[in-house]
Amino acid sequence: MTSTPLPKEQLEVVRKRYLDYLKERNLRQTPERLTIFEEVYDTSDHFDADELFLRLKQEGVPISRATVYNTLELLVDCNLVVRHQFGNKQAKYERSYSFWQHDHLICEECHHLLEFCDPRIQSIRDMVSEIFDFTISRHSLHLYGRCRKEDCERRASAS
Amino acid sequence: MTSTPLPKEQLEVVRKRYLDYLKERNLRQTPERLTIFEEVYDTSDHFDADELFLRLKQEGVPISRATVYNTLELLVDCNLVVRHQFGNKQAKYERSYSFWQHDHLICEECHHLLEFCDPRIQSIRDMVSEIFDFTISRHSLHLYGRCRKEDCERRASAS
DNA sequence: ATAACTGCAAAACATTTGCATACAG
DNA sequence: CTGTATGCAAATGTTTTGCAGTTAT
Repeated sequence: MTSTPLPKEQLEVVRKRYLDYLKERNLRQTPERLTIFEEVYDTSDHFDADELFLRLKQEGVPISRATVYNTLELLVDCNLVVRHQFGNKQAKYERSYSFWQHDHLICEECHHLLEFCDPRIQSIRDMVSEIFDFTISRHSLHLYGRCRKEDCERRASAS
Repeated sequence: MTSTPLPKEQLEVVRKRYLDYLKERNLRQTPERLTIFEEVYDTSDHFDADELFLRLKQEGVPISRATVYNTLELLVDCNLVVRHQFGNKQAKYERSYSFWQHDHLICEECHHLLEFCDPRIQSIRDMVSEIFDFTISRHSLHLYGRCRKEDCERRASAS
């Protein structure tokens, strides 16, 4: 979930998994790939490719947009990042290691993202898997709605 | 669901709803808007804006892409069409009147779309709605996976 | 050494927009 | 008539690609 930074020990495990993945596939361990990994795993929220690119640029790490896109795909491939498509065409990313499975509730007014877990989704996956004879590898469940709280703090600033 | 054409009586009801919607809002009843409506409601599958544009063009009805996009938005506004975003950036549309609520299973190999219904999704909506104090207006549940059937007829032709 | 990676700028792609023209009401 | 819709082409925003130069191994 939109959580705190990963504990050091876990971060090390993830980093190792990443490096192993690179080695296994004979992919190079470039400074750009390392920097992007660290930046992503230092981010506990959802972000898009350009945000990440700009953040790096601002920190004085001039990595090209193309490399950001490439590396994000790499991270998605090795299951350390998930890519979300929330209604709009711009993809959002989120680090995914050691997160419990969660789904998203999106406010249609301010586009705020909330997260929730529900075990019933697993039963649905199981049932559909059996009915259609499919191996389900992932899912996305997005609920869209509006906050009923009178004083929703985001209402003012929202688009 | 990916079904047969709408029965004539239902199609008439929907058409009336569309025309009423246009009238209510002082929107013009242009030939383009009518043609697109008929074409969409003659389609029982998922389609994208460009497919629709090309199909019309091929039928000798030269409607501009801009008008196709505009009219689809109109149809989404009056709840006669739903827009889906299946992982990729290109939106898919589907006529929605009188369909029972359904969700989608997407084959990661051939991108074939399958549909299913499950009442548990409604319970999830209700629960999340209560927990977060939100009014949920819609949802999308996409399961992604691979067909286990040895002889999946699409495997050969798939991309 | 050499194959893989990066950066850049151009291309691609779906969608939106601005504006002159056409036409529904 | 009048303002709204259309068509076109240009603009947009995001992502991908081609290629020359760079670098990890």
